[in-house]
Order: sequence, then structure tokens, then C-alpha cells
Amino acid sequence: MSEHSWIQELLQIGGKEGQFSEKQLKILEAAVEMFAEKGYAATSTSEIAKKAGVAEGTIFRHYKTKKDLLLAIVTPTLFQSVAPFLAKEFVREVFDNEYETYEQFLRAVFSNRYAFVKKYLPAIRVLWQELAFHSEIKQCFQRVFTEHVYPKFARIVRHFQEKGELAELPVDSVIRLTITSLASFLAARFLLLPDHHWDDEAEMERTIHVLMNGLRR
Amino acid sequence: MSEHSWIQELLQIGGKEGQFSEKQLKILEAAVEMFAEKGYAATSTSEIAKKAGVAEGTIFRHYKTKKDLLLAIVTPTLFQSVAPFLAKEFVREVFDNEYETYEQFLRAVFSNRYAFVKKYLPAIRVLWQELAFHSEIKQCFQRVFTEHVYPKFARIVRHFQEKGELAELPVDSVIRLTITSLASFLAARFLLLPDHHWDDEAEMERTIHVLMNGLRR
DNA sequence: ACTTTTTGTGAGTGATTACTCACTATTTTA
DNA sequence: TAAAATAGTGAGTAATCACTCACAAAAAGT
Repeated sequence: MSEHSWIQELLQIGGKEGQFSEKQLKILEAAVEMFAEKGYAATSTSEIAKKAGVAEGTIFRHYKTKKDLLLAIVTPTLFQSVAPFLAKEFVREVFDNEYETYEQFLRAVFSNRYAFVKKYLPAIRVLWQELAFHSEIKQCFQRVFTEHVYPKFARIVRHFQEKGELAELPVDSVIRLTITSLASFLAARFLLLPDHHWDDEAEMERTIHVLMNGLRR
Repeated sequence: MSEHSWIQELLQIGGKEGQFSEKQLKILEAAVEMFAEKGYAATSTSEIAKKAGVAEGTIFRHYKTKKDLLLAIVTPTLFQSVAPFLAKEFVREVFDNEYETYEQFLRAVFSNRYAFVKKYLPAIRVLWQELAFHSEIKQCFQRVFTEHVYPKFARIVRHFQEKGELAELPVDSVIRLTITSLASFLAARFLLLPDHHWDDEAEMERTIHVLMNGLRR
């Protein structure tokens, strides 16, 4: 019986079952936690091994270098972060009138990504923090965004502009304002002021409301 | 004749002239650049010394530890980042009707902080990146915010709510939405997509416009 | 049952780390 | 100008770093 840790769900993209051995999972789990807390550069492989309860050599059996271990965590997390925008159904749902308004669409995206961040917070932390230091990650992020997220998002925005719901602002600006509204709410909520008292439902609703007031025709 | 580097302007709070020796400035300059690029933990003191053109021992003559060097950069940067909100004139200007509307006030704050970030970008990067890893910095940030920035901001928001310009949203939400609108524009502009083509003036104006549409009564 | 492959081990490696210290050079003070 | 204080040096140090490797155990294949 394979244990179902959250990290397994996050990292196995292909959906294969026996992708990770027990010790390997322990390593990934320890690595994510320590990278999130102290940062990649300040975390030593010996510490990870200790926390994971394995020999240091075991880490290098599975990952050629320490950086490979980081990428094994960060790359899937990056793709999962923008997963809804990669799915084929995503744009279709909008054009099949599954969402009658941009506001409805926003609500769906917000609550979906809110749940995602809440569930996988440590991995998101690592991705977010190391994005600044590793150009491979940054380039991967920018490529995925410009090639997949942006074009689909643009179609959706134009759709609701043509429908007359959204004002004729530049599409780029609408996308930026939408994504930063979502991202900065999540950043404030989970990274910057996690200990503050938050009424998540209400605050998300207000964020959408204010954003929509600004974007509406 | 003392050289006027941007780092000197940023770091000398008291305004004293001969605060830093020439070599000390070189050290600070090299440290900021390398910390911004590779992160604090991944930058060695020997690299800093090499880049600054000094002996490694010179660094430790001025800063007891590597962390002291980091804090010598980050602490002043943190205070300068929120400096407008610390100044006594700041709130008074609003209540003396120097700004007739919240929108005017916003415009002033946006362009002021835009210029600040543009000028001191590397130091801001370091502050932003290391905030996540060093609890002293994070606590300092949270203290300054809750004790100084928040209360003044709250008075200003209430002022314009009473004047009837702003809707009766919770003050906390108005502040959060305002600050994250500013911060996320600057983050997107300078950190995430610095190579993207930006019409800064127009984008800032649109951000303010959308935000105001959302906040207005 | 035997071989092969995979998984795990931990002592050992050279390189690098933050930091020290005895010493010299320069500036300030008396 | 002599003494004192400050600024700068660079070889040296113990600790730690990412990573290797010869070997053992377990699992899988035949």
C-alpha cells in the first residue's frame, strides 16, 4: 500500500504509482521543508539527510546534484501552479458559456488557486524564493507564461470584452491586473502576513469586486 | 572630496558625511550587487572582497559577521522603503488639503515609490529576497508596518471615506488593496518581467484608475 | 536457486567557508 | 613630531560543504 503524502500528489506528473521509493519521499519531504524555511543555498545535504532519516549518499543515489533535487521539486510545482491554464478544457469551458461573466470566471480561478496554494504552501514558497536566484527556473517560468498562460488568458479577456462586460483596456493590462490581484492577495495572505486574522472568503470576494469595478465597461 | 555613490545616499540615515571610508563603500557596493544577484547565503565573503578590491579581513574590520554586513544594507533599505509613511509631514499634508482626493494622493505615492525602487533596485531586491529567510528582518518589517505605516494610512483612508470619495469598505481591505496594487506593479515591472516593454506612465495611470474605480463610492 | 539490478550506506575527499590575528600603513591627536 | 588610534592586510584555521565510492542489503528477473 503506497502512502499518499501531499508531496507525492504534487510531484508525480505522469500519475505513475511507484515513482518514488519510501526513502526518496522522505528526502523530498525534508528538502521541501528545509528549502522553504532556510532557502536552498543555506540548507546542506547533510541536514536534509538527517531530517529525512537516510544516509547522505542516498540523496545522491537519486539526485546527481543538490541542484537536481531542487529542480525535482520546483519544476513540477511550477507547472502545477499554472496547471489550470495549461489544460485544454480551460479555454473551452469559457467559450462553451460555462462562465457567463468574467466575474464568474474570476471566482472560479481565485478559489481554485487559493486551495492549491493553501495545500502546497511549502513547495510554492520554495518556487517563489528560488525563482530570483536560478535563471533556469526564471526562464522556464517566463516561457510557460508567454507560450501557454498568456495566449489563453488573452483569448478569454477578449471574449468578455467583445461580449461587452469588460472595458476596452489593453489586454496586457487586464491580464496583469487580474493576475497580480490574485497573486498579491495570496502573497499577503500566506507569505507576508500569515498570522494576521483573515476572513478569506470575504477578502477574496472584495478583491474580485474591486477588480471587477475597475475592469468593467 | 567624498564620492557620492547611490549606496551612500541610501544607507546613511543620520546624514553624516564621513560615515563610510572609501573601502567600506566598495565593500557595501559589491555586497549589494552580489546579494541581489546570487542571494546572501550563496555569496561568500571572499567573493565580496575580491569584487570590492579589498582584503577579506577588511570586511570583518567593519562588520563583525557576514550577517552584520547584510543588516547594514537591509535595515536602512527597509526604513527608506517606508520612509514617506514615517515622515511627520506626510499625514499633515493630507489633512491640510494638499491632496483633494485619494486619487491625487495615490498618484503622489505611486510616482514617489516608483522613483525610489528604480533608483535603489539592487538594495530593494536584497531586502525583498532575504525577508523570507531572516526572522529579524521580517519582524522589523512587521513592526514598522503595524506601528507606523498602518495607523497613518488608516487615518488617511478614513479621511477620504468621510469626505465621501471612498466607499465604506473595511479600512484594512482598502489599505491592502492599495499597497498590493502598488507593490505588485513594481514587482512585475522591476523583478518579474523587467525585460518586457513597459509604458510606465500609462501602466501606472491605469493601475491607479482601476484601483480607484474599485474603491470609489 | 542464481544472477542482475536497484536501493541504501557511511567513511572519506578536496575544496571552500566564515572568521582570526599578528602585523603594516595611514590618519588623528597631543 | 611622537604617540595613539584607526584602517587595511593576507596567511592561517577549524568547520563544513557537496559529492564519491567500495561495499551490503533487498528486489526483480530468469
